[in-house]
Amino acid sequence: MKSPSPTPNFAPIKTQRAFEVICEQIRAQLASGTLKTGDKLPAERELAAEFQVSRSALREALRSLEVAGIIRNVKGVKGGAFIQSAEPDRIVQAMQDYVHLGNISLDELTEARLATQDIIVRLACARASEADLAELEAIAERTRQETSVEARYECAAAYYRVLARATRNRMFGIFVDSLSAILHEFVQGPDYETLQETLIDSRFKLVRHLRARDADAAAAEMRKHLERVHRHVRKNLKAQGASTKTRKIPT
Amino acid sequence: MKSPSPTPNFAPIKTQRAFEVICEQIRAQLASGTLKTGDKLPAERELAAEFQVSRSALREALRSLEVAGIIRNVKGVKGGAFIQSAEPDRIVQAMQDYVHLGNISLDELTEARLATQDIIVRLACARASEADLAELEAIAERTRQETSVEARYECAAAYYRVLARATRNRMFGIFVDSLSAILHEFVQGPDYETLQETLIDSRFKLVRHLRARDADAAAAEMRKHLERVHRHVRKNLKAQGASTKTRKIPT
DNA sequence: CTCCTTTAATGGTCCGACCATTATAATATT
DNA sequence: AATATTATAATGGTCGGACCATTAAAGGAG
Repeated sequence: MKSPSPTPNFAPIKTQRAFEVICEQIRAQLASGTLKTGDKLPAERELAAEFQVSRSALREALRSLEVAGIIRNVKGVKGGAFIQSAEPDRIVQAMQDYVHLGNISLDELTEARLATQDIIVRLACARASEADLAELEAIAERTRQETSVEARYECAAAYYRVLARATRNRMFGIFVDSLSAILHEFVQGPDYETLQETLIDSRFKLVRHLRARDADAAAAEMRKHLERVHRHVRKNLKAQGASTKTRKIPT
Repeated sequence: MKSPSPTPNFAPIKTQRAFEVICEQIRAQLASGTLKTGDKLPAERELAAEFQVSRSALREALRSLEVAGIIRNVKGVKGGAFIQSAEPDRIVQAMQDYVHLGNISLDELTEARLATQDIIVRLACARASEADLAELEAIAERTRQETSVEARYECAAAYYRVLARATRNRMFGIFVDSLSAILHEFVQGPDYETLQETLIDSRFKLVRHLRARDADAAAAEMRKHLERVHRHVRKNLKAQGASTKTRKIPT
């Protein structure tokens, strides 16, 4: 055995690649406020010269920033890379990737959803405006008229997004979007049609509780709803067994 | 005025770029289970030939997947693109970017943190093993011995990560990591040293409540802690005023 | 003045080359 | 024979130049 290294606490040598350095510099300018939403970066060929790297390396950096949702690339003259305004889509995507790669179980998802929705309902109960409530009702009404499963899902997503917005806290919107996007891949199944009617009823009930500012009743209604969905998904997962689509989330 | 378009519900024309198509195909194979953690993609030159695109386009796709945390690129012979195991880092990064770009206020952050930590404490109170509690104590103890601000922050992050892990729900770990990473940029300030002692005491108290399985007391202790930090950050933000660093988060 | 054409800037893609790193095979050394 | 050294080849990282598609603005025709 060799002698152990005397001081094992060296700084980790990290071969920084060109695109990483570029990304860091741009991110730093973003965090410091030098760059802000709406700003336009120089053209690729120009930026490459400025950073003294090839256009390929610069493009990989820009591509990274784009998929991170930080910039938006637009073609044509007067095109270029524009600093994006904040969109939570990337967070949702990242969470979806994490679940696809990882080991989050359906039970964990549901528990997290129960917890966050409980908070959301209670906050919304305290803060929702009459306009919010009316919008919720309108969406629930529209859900009844939609026929396709996909359209109904869109309505459901809109409903919960408005509900989250009523908390006046954008963080909850992100949580909700992430969790429901992940669960969306699993809500289809044989009895989904019949379940839908129950779900829509539940949404009307929830609005009534919110309007009465009865937080406990609203939270209870939400809880019943989520547990219904959970049972539905769980049943379908068991029924379909080893389908490639469902194996991804262990129950 | 021209006649309005008769059917405004056309499908949005979206010029799909090569790298996007590649990303989608690989993500699809991931979701369907064809690709899974540890798998190795063919070499770049080979993959490019298979997709019938240039190496540059393929590399932009791989770069996107890498920054999304889906693959890891390793150099040298026997190198290549390996499907990564799930790491929540990317979600944290995405949330950080969102805050930097966006309009999340400190109050919103704190509220979300209060809500999630309340859940976490209560779940941990019910589920934490003696090993978890001992680890929490050990970390709190170690924090006292550390001197640098950065090392103490690392301890604090470790403490809350272990606490989240004690819920046996990985989702909460993600939430906590994201929120605390964002807040970390703002915890420095003149009185941080003196505050630290109080914070460490609070962590010991919290463990005692958890060991006694007193969820309400534990949640209350956590709440006091978070409010302390919130007041501290808020005060420093006001004191420093229009610093470029602090202007990013409206209070 | 309006409409059409041309033009130039810009991102998207492709190609071919070379460099740096790395695991393996071949060779030299003891 | 065992070990250390060196050569080799595969692979990702970078480079530079070229061409295409798109787009806004300038220029020209009526």
